[in-house]
Amino acid sequence: MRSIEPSDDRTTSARIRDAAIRCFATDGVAATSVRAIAAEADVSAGLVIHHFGSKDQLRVACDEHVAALIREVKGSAMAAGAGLDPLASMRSFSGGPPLARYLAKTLVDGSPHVAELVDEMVNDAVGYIATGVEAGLLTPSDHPRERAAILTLWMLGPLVLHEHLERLIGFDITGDLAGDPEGAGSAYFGPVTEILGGFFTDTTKELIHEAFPDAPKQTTADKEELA
Amino acid sequence: MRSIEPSDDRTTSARIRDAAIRCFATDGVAATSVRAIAAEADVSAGLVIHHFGSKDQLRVACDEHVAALIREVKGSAMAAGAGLDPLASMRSFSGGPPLARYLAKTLVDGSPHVAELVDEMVNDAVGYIATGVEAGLLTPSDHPRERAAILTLWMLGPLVLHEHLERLIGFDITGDLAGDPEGAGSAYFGPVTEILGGFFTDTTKELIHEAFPDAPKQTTADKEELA
DNA sequence: GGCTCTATTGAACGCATGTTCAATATACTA
DNA sequence: TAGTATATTGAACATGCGTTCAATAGAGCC
Repeated sequence: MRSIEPSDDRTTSARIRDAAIRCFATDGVAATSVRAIAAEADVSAGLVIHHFGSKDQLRVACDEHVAALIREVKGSAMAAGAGLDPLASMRSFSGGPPLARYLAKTLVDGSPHVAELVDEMVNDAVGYIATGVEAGLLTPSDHPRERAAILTLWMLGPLVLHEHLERLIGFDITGDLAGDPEGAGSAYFGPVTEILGGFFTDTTKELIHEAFPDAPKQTTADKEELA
Repeated sequence: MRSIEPSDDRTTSARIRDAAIRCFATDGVAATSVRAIAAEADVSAGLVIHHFGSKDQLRVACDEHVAALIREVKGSAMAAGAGLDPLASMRSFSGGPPLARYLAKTLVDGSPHVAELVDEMVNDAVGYIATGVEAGLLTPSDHPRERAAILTLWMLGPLVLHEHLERLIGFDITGDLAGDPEGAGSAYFGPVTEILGGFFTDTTKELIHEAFPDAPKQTTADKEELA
């Protein structure tokens, strides 16, 4: 069950934890048995419990480890100016743990560690977007936090729904971008960029403004004085 | 376990199916036991199997019923011109089955019926958006199908991640909009509208166009001649 | 009333699960 | 080298699961 491992210098509990992360990322937490994790790590089921106490505690350890890894890659990605795609840095790179797939499976079953991670992503997005607005690259908003939250969920949603995304436009958002067939990635990022450039026309925005006069008007004509 | 039911004229298998839909919508399919469904329907576990053969077949029956209901409400919503928010018509209305929550739980576990439903939503979106583009309300696109797919997933993503959405901006996207506390709904729909109005400024779009010269330019200045 | 078919129950079965535990091997310590 | 602590195993346990099945109740038909 294990992949080839020439001179694995990880400690046994680290190997078990990594095996669990792989299993959870593939099948989900609930559908993964302790015995399956044990088999993936080439140990007995009892040893898994011996090291982590229970499946629940092992899951917590996995959550924390994945969160730590993501914070790590996020740090270097921010330094490199990755910015608006929080997934960019955590896509499966060969050899490393499948961070994106793990997130895809665990975003929906209410782990507090994952929730914390999402909150951090939103905070990061708020900062990034504020910078972009000041630089005149992004439109300003009256509800920056809410807008950042929605944009973050719009990046995470297709990750959770990656099966549908792949069926619909043939792009595997969880995978390595290097191994991406020609054009599949741009079939996703292209339209995303297009939509973020503007989906409603000014006509529509005028109509919306008339329908909801309390909301501040924001057509392209107003952008400069608003910014 | 059952809610009050003055003169329930549904057939027994319909009651079981509705109970199952409620359980699946609340706890997810895997975490719901046949015995729990039986208790919710006030029957024995054996009877559930007697009527549906197996839990799997019951799940299929639920998928099909929910899909049929959604197609039904979608039809009337389209007549009323609901348009771009495919969730609008399927939010929990008091008494009816929790369609939105059911979808939220089942969108992630690969049911072919749900996949079919998503495909239909994308098709509907393609049509709607094309109409909007012709009317000058929406910007044109070189990849209308992909754009429609992404927009659909952007509407469904927050549904699947409704727990995070609620924690982040205090809006329950699965619930009845009538019972919505003041402003929570607009904390979601407001920024969504804002983003769809345009997140990148023209400066950014110019920069993107310079970076990817093969992609057609599309700033506000070009909209009219493009349309 | 008797007959037949369906509806319904509750107990039982087999199985997979998470966990426990005694037994054994291994590694460190003095 | 003896002793202790840790690592590891495999069998066992209790529980909950989906499902089966014989038994009973009830409804419709002749």
